[in-house]
Amino acid sequence: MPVRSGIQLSRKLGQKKQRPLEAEQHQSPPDGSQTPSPKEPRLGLPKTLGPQYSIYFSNHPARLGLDFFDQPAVSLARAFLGQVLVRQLDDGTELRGRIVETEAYLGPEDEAAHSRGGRQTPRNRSMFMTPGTLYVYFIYGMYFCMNVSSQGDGACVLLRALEPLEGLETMRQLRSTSRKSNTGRALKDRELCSGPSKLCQALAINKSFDQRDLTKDKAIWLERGPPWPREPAVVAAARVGIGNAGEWAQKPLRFYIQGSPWVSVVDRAAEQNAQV
DNA sequence: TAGCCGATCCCCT
DNA sequence: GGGGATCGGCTAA
Repeated sequence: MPVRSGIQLSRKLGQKKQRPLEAEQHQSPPDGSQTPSPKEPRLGLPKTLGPQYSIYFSNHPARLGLDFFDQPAVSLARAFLGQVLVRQLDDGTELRGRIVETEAYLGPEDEAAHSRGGRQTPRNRSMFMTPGTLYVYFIYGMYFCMNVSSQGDGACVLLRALEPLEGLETMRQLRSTSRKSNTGRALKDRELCSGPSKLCQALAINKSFDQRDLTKDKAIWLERGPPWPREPAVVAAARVGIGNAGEWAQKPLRFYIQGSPWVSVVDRAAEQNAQV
């Protein structure tokens, strides 16, 4: 049982975010096997990166709670690296991927954020909700991107790439049926989740996931990743696809695991300054 | 392998 | 009415 509510903790920490709507919509993606492919390189088992599991608001023993998500966007973007995103399909199939790349969007002052200038619209309402709320939006007429609300109004973290761990064949099916042209070529493991919209396709995440709460939802949650065998270097690089955001386009607000083959875009120049 | 560019439609102004 | 936190096919080197 929770010992304190999300609102209570949010107030305690000085936040003003709103409670997310309970989204009970679920979709019915196709099923597939969960056989992991041994062909792609792996970084090895990750190690614990922070505090222990939160049992607050949890219906799953390993699920991370509000105490994890309630931190500023930059530190949350870093904290996400190594954690495992879990998607449970309607038939019970669980898809797992370790987060290897994120981007921080800081809120009203961030010219590249949808919440720039304090803009709050029906589309980006979830950016202003309780930390841990999903902000899923539709882009370029055919893709979705998934963010997680962080501490601070209008601030969030974009999930850009995962290392697929479990349910790879299901992910491959979901990705294949989503692609605009079907050449029949089987996608390589590296192509499953190496981009913000790719991972949404691979995990069957669409607009119905907007405003869901990662600390409570039955179909998606975050788990503490297992320890890294060796502390990885984290690269801080400019965000991707930010064209007209002035100085904000160059700020090092994208974070990824150096050397990971699962990252979407590698920035060699930024890697010169990689830090642990 | 890198760079270019079209697809496609919701959402904001 | 126009832009966009992307993706993937095609072409050139």
